Amino acid sequence: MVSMKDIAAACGVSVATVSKALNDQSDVGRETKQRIRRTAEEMGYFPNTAAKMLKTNRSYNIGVLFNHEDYSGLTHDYYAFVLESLKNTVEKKGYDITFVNTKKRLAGTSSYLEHCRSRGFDGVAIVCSDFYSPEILQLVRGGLPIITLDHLFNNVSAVMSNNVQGMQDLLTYIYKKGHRRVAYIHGADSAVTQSRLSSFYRTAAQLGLTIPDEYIHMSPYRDTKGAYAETVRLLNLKEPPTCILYPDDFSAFGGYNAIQERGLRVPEDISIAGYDGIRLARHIEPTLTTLWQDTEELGRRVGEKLISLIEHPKTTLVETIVVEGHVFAGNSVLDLRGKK
Amino acid sequence: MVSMKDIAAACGVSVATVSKALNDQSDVGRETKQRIRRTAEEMGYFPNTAAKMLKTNRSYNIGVLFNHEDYSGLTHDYYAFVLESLKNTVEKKGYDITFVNTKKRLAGTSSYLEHCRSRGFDGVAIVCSDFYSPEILQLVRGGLPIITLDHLFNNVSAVMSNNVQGMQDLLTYIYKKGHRRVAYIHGADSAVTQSRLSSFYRTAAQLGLTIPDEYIHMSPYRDTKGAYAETVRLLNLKEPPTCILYPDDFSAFGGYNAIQERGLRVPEDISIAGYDGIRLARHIEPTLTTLWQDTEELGRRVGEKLISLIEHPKTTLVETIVVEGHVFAGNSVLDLRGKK
DNA sequence: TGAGAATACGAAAACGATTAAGATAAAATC
DNA sequence: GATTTTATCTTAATCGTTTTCGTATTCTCA
Repeated sequence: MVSMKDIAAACGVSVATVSKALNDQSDVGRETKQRIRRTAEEMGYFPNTAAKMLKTNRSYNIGVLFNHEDYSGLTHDYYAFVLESLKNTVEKKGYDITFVNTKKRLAGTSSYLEHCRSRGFDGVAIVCSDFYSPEILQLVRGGLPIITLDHLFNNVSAVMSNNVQGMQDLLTYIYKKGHRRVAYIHGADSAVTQSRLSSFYRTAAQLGLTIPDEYIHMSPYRDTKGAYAETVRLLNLKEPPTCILYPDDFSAFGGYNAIQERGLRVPEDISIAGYDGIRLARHIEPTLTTLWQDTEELGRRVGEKLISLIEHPKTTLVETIVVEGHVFAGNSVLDLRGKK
Repeated sequence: MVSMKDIAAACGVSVATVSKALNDQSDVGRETKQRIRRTAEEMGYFPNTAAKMLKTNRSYNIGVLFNHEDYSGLTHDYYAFVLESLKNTVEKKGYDITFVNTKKRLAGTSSYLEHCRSRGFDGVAIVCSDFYSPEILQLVRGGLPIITLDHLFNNVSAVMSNNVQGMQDLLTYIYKKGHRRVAYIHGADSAVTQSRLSSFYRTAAQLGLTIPDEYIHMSPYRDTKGAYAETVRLLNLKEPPTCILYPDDFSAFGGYNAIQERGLRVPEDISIAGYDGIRLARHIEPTLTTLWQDTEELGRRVGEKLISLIEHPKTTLVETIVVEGHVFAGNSVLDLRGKK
């Protein structure tokens, strides 16, 4: 590997001058600078990032925590799209992305925080993980520029999909279509679930809907079997709902199957709605009514904010960025108005 | 940041001894070693990866080339699942994964190869990219441990999904169900497409099927609109096929919509089949008959082989690893036998 | 007991860059 | 013409490790 030393020798100057020339510093002669740069080019020089990091404490590398033990990680449409957008955003600004290894500790380290500091990440995005683990808390408090997605820590910047508004919009949309008996199969407990669920209840109250307890049950995210079972249960009620909300689009398909197997049709006999807005939901008939989340903006804002925290730590304020989604009106929710 | 120097001072030994103690070398006394390690622990020491890299030329970091300009990258089920499996595999062995930035050059570098060498990646997996670009070729020839997915370079290890066998199995399965007029809407040109297409033709010939030219058309991968249009075209033929193969599962749903809008049913009126085996395809009725690709094994083999190339360069031979998929028999292909 | 081996540790160079401070010569100032 | 400025380049320290080689001490065994 050709180093600055080699270029210095070839050009008959010192290493310092080479460094300055390549970094376009002012105290190098115009002609010398050109000669050095040409030589560097000819000799196929490229910088040793490790050496540069060692001196400058900058890596232009961003750590991404993406723990998919419990969550589905990359194979989850929502997270994959957010990550894709995040990746594009930071790459355009000259940063690389490295996943924080969650399986095996980096030699000599004993936590995510140490891993990140050891690798010299300029900042860390916590995109998908168990936010309640003490190790994450330690990372968040570790002093590195940090940003989280869909979870709020005290004094840490976060990007949040507006689940409160989202659920409100979705339920209101369904209400306006004339539905009065709405069931909600919600996902497993998490900050996101809590937002949606409380928003569901609050919106229902505001709309004057009474939601019997048996209309609210839990089924894990993206679990078609669970959604299937819960749907069967709902259909067997004395007074079944006219519309069922699912934890996510994926689950909605599980419910859809249960409905079809009963010989019922969506939306003529019963309406359904998902959450997320995965691509396929728009491409399958009946297209699924769902709350589409703006994954492009979510990822972009995560990246932009994190880089801002890195590059302007003094002037960038800690804040929570809220990203709005919107109702995608498919044809899985029947318009009951005027049919009364 | 506490360094070895600090520990050395605290323990009254030299930096060299600290390094040896922490790396569990033999020429350090048992008691000294323990003392040093305890102190390191207490002081919250963790190694500086950059410094270590600089000395050892090892990063325990793997570059992944994932170019999604033209391809869909992370949002593509196939690649996302492969990457997820690759990530799990290498992480278990103590490696981190870094994406090779394809948007903006790392400072001072002028190609993927230079980027990878500058970052000190121990090896690079080319998972999703334009294999025909000269820059990729340069990377592949650059001397780093390299592995490719679904593309073959001379003298470079590769992991390939067996598209030839896959297409043969799929078509044979359909043939055995009694279908004799089979259309194939294939994806845009690539090594993968070529394998599948030639296998389709060869298998058809072996089975004695005659495939009229109008049964073979191109529609880009994962393009539901294109698949829709091609399906309409096929349905309008004087002699339409009894079964249509699509470039992938996603496209198949586009075709499905075209069929439904015509008032036809799948599979009663026309059969369809996809390729890939994405999750959702099993969860939507009619479940899609498709060739399921073993993304878990594909990713795992990519990771294992690359690490083997890194850790045992002398004894690891360059080879092409072929991973088999299998037909997932959904109910989108009608059994025509006995109906003649 | 004494020579050679084994054990435990240290000094110092090296990896490839950055950067503050100093040196030198040419140009500018009065 | 002496002095200050400016432009250009060098010296040398430093980042945090690893690793080679040297040395002093202890051990082993004839």
